[in-house]
Amino acid sequence: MGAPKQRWTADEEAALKAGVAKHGTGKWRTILRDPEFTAVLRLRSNVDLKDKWRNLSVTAGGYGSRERARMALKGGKRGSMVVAGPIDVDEKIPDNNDNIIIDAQPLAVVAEPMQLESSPEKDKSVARLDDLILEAIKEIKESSGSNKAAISAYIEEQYWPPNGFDKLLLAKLKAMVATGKLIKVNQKYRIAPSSYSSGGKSTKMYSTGEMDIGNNNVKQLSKPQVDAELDKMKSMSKEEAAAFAARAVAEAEAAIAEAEEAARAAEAAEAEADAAKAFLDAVVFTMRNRNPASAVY
DNA sequence: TTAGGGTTACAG
DNA sequence: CTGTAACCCTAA
Repeated sequence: MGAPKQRWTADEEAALKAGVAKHGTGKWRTILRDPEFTAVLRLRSNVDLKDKWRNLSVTAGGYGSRERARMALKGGKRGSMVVAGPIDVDEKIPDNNDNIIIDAQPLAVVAEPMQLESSPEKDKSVARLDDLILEAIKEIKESSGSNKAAISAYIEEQYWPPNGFDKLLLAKLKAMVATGKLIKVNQKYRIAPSSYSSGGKSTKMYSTGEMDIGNNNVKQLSKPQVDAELDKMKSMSKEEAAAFAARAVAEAEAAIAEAEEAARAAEAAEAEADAAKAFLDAVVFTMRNRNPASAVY
């Protein structure tokens, strides 16, 4: 691989990527000015950020304009050079048990359907987190419903609970009650009659080896910010994915809480919440079974 | 200030 | 020598 002049540290890369995720591609001056990243990137210029991002994009398989130029220059012709691999990033680790390492691939998979502009589908069954809650309630099998603590405990058993998951869960529960997916009786939540056939097909969300979230289409997004985030995910490696995911959890949590607070009166904020929620779902699934302690960076 | 072409430094 | 990553230059 490459040769170092003033090689970028992992911190710098992470900061750059987080910055791009935050402010969008380009906006390097903004990223550099961000008090969150200016500490790490203090020694880098906006041009450095741009160049680094270009290099990352090229190596990540996402064809930058750079590689095209280079290929054209060389007249690149090789028997089995680069196949048009959509995303590569990482390859699966054949660990049969759950690996500690974050796999960026599923996130990228989720990203694909999102970027399709021409997708008039109004997939209303958006959140897998919703399904998670429904599943929890179903599994607990309390006749009168389950309270938040029980639901939370169930989920925490099998999934990695992000920071402030309680707050998120509470917001989610409230939203589901508001939308009629759940019925709240006193302190307990019950599945609404029209929601799920409480017994039918099992929601097979947690497969141990390979995640099959690929066939779960997530709602399409429109915000360029999210677009940038997803774009960034493609060129992310494990450690960076972990760092970004931890950050994303906090962001998504805030966005969801805020949006759903407003959703009680207005429905306009729902789209905003869906974007963050879908993204968070991917993160949660990816970081499932991860130790909370080591998850925060 | 940014995007892109071009150049230099280094690893294999 | 070739490929790659950091660095440099310039147009828009």
